[in-house]
Amino acid sequence: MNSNQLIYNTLSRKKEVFKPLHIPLVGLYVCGPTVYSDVHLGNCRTFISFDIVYRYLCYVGYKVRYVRNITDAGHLEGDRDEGEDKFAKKAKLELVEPMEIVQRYTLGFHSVMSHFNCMPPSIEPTATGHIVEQIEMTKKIIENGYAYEANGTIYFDVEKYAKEENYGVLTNRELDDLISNSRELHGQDEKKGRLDFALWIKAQPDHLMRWQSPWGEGFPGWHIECSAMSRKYLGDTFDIHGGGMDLAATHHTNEIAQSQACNHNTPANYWMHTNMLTVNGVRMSKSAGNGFLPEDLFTGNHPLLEKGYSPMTVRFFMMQTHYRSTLDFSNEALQASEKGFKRLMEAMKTLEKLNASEGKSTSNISELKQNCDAAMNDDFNTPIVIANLFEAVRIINSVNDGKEKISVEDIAVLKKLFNDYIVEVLGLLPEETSSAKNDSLDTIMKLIVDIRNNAKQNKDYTTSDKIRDELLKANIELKDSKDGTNWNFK
RNA sequence: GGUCCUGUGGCCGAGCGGUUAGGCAGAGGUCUGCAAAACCUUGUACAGCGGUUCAAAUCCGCUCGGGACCUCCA
Repeated sequence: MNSNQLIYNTLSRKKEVFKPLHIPLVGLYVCGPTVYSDVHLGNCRTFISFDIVYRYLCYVGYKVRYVRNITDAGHLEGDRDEGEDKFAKKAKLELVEPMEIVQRYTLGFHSVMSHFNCMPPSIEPTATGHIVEQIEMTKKIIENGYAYEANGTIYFDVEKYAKEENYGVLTNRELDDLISNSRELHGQDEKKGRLDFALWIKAQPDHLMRWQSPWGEGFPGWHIECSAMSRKYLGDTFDIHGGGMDLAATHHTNEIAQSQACNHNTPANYWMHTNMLTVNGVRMSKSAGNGFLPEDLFTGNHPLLEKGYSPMTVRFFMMQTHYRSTLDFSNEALQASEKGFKRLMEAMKTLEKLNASEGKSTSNISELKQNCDAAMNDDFNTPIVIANLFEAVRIINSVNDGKEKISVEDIAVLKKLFNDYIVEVLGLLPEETSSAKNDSLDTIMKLIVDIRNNAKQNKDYTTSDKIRDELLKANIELKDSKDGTNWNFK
């Protein structure tokens, strides 16, 4: 375990030394998806980013409890209290039960996460499974005087709270600015203040998802679930709370207010926010409609995509950018990553059969591992890690070409480096495009390669080239080397 | 309008006071029957204008671009 981990904290807007509350335990909460439609890539980027955080903290020896919720209740469609519940709306549209929608998209979400090789969180609580906790928290906030009831709906009193605490801590905003920038209250509005938000919402007669509460039948408000669930599983104050940047201004700001109002302490010490994903410079979002689905990306079945890219290529692509920078999707960039990733994985295979030489290595191998550690300690700088891995690739290939030397010990160091960083920390797996590669196919290919090599020896290049060209049409690539001919799927 | 982020070579993308980022593409070379792959060499980039400093892509100011949040979204 190291004590020089730096994490950029949105609260202070700078990198801070990470000091967990209860070493070696670490509590990590990440806002999960709302499961009323397919996850899109932006969501994936956030979850992949935190997958790295989780993996790395585990790698250095912390015992991490990673909680990521599933939002399957609440969330009004519009900003008006009489808006429809997202699940109910979609359900009516498709004539199915709300929980059927929830189930379908939860399964889809899990499937995508596993394609991207994201580790499942330690706990994945659902909002509907924690109605009691949300009601309890709401009650406590009312008791403490920071919320009021209006016609069966409970509102959080932001202006009262702001007199005692800094409501805009996360995004560094003044209350007056926030107020003047918010919408004016409508005449019939029940809210006292413009910034007040609902903790509990009274269900209209036709509302499908509803629960009994001290204030009548209703459903939880927009932000309370994360406060209630993080508190339940990680405690009143825990280490890291993460999510997409778009959540900071509203969702996380309100979470902090709720927790303060309930427990009188800040919920999390470190707030981490991942940046947005853009397509041709524009933010990919559900409402903008410019988001292709992970599935589209894998198949290439989308007007914006020239071809499909494998999940691991996409994961690698995302890691070449720091999580706090925006990441722009383009075919060019994706194709560059595809080639780079392939080269990295080829080197990993080469490493397995690399021959050690007498004496010392010609390159400094142990330095690479130190560089990778330092990069990850510096706010999870995966691009730097990858740059160092490519230095290792260069060395491996040079040794393989007989242009550099490597000791037995250093081969072991490199193998460990690759396993630790590529597989464990970055979560990159060799893609078995060659999963189709099986024994009988291997035998067939060996035969074909033998025939071609015979032809080559007889200088019958017409035949040998024909074999190579035709195989290439079938996406099988032959490469001649000193040690014989290798083949792989393109 | 308010709060904040950002502008790096053909493209993507690190760095954020002095030292080679890296990937992809390009050029030259080695290898090869030819390819492919691999390796070696190579490009002398930091929006513009000022300022601070022995030293600035990196700090400060201004100008001009981009973007996010302030409304559901990761």
